Amino acid sequence: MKRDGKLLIALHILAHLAVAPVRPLTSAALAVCLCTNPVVIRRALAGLREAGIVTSAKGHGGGWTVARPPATISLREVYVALGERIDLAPVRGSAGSGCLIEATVARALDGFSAEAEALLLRRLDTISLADLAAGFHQRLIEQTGSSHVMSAPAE
Amino acid sequence: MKRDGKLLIALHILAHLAVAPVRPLTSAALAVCLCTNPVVIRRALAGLREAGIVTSAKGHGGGWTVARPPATISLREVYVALGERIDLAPVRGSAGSGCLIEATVARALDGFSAEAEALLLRRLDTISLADLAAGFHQRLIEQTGSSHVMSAPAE
DNA sequence: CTTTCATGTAACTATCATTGTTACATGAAA
DNA sequence: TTTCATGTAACAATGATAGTTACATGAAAG
Repeated sequence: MKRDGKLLIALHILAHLAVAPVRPLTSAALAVCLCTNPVVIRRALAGLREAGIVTSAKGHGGGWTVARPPATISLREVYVALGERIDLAPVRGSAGSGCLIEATVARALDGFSAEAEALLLRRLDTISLADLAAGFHQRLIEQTGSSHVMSAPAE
Repeated sequence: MKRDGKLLIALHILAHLAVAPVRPLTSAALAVCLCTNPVVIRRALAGLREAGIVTSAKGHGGGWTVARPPATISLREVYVALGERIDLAPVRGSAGSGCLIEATVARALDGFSAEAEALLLRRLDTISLADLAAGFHQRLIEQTGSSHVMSAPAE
């Protein structure tokens, strides 16, 4: 089961950086880990660098490092930095159909999307990059009282 | 702002069907409403027909009708019938990278996705097609105590 | 029974986003 | 000065979705 998604890729890289030795990891080395291309790594990390989550250095001994202690970086921060969204009714063009029914449905779906995303953000906020690198099961059990994240929370 | 998404399209169609007169609506007529093609309409409704949400009839006077009273059809049912998913770490191939870190991250993201989707399903369950067709603001106010669905719920 | 209407479906094209690749410029350390 | 590694642009490859055309199927109207 090969997997995808910007967030998965970014967190995968960050987890490698978090457990890495002092030396920075190069895009080429990370590309091997992720079975992909160095340019893909750089593209994935560009936004995270602007957000102050990772730093990069050129030349000999250069590469990528986490900009702060992994315990101070939440998954929420990464999610936001990537610009990910839950959106059940995404905007597609600037045309505007003008249909009132469509607008009504879209507004409702936007609301539900926002609610679902708010919950997601709260969950992501409880997990740090350090938790992720450590396996983070303890943290999950603390938070939800269950090792199964699948269980629906009491809202 | 032209909008997209299977769920939006399906609900838009269903709302038109819910407010339609007794006569079935043809794919061609619906295509005009949605600024699209009759075949797109048929494709969008095929899954809903199998799920028993709409029925179709051929020939003269044929077209699409809701299979049950709109008040008995929840948005959740539509969402499920369409096979929509919130998935932060979708499966892409059968290769399997074998990286333990990736698997750990993916499992966590799956859990969060499932939680967010569970919340979404609970919300969709409270809205019926009839609510949608009527404007459904009253129903929303009843449920959440606010006319702004954007507000984060007390979990 | 033939015509007309409308769905059902396959096949193909177009469009768009993502990914992979190549190439080259920039900057830092050896 | 050479080598390493990022930064970025440009382009091809891939995959998903949407749009289109064409034709078969079935039902009602005449």
